[in-house]
Amino acid sequence: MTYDISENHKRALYSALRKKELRPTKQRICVYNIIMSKKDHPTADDILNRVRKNLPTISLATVYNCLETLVDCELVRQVNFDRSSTRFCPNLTPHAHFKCSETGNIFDISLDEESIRSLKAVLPKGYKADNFELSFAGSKTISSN
Amino acid sequence: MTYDISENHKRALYSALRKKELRPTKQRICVYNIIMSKKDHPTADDILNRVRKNLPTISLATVYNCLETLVDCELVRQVNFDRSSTRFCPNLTPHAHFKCSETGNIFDISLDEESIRSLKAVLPKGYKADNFELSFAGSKTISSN
DNA sequence: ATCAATAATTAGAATAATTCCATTTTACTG
DNA sequence: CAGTAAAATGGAATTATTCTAATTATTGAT
Ligand SMILES: [Mn+2]
Ligand SMILES: [Mn+2]
Ligand SMILES: [Zn+2]
Ligand SMILES: [Zn+2]
Repeated sequence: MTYDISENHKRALYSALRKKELRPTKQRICVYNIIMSKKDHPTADDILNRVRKNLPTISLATVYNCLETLVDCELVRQVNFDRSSTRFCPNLTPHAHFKCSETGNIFDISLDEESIRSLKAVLPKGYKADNFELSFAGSKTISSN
Repeated sequence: MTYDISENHKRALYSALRKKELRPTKQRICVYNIIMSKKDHPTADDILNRVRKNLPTISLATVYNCLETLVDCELVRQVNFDRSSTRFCPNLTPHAHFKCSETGNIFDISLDEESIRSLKAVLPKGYKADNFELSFAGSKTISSN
């Protein structure tokens, strides 16, 4: 029983856009598909280059616009490491990030329920967090994907 | 029994600089004192304005240079929230940050040994972290400092 | 299918934080 | 007090991102 995962993505995109009365333009669709089709953490510029394979005339401003829309619709996450350019992440589950100082590669670190609970438990009374970011920097010895 | 805390700071600064064969210039001393004397999270520009009360002719480039030196010497910490300008933190103990979405204020969240241990435990085998950053964004109901 | 209204895209200018560069000043050593 | 190396300085350059004004696309209604 095989099913088209990108059909699901398409549905998610259209319904999220419709909820905010935003239009499913070919630029938004393409930017979203590009992000979902490779599970890494591209910058706006990376995304521009990938999208241009399909839409050769798309502008950088549009890529930024699309990304802002997708983040607002909670279809992709935004990740920042220090002052380097913003990266975008297709993984919507709560997770941490690990940046390898040697290669610059960014890895998702999955968090189980228990970890998430203990993370949130560090907040004293009176602090209500809408979101958190946990990131590590270091070196990765065992190589994978 | 009262003692001059800034005497301790002075010693820390001089010894850290000497260790790297760097000179204790009046600019470095002043930037360091400014950061230590108010336990908040100023930007380079905030620091420029504060330091200019004492050194009216210091340049922004020098403030950036001093801050880089102080961070390298591990005398102050650097904190980034999204894409906004880098902030500097006098608190060297491992701690998290909370940014109030309403006021923009940044608060230190202290972490006990147990929390630090469970934070680091989220890393799978093969990942060696040199440092971590944990930050929350949200609203703070009870006001303090 | 056509139209008008509105939203989105586009190219390029503007902005903001930070870094770079060439020159001048300062700190340390003998 | 030199002489030398390091640091400070002002301004230009860089980089990521946002803004702007003009063009084009999408939508919903005829
Ligand atoms: Mn990789
Ligand atoms: Mn405050
Ligand atoms: Zn991720
Ligand atoms: Zn802090």
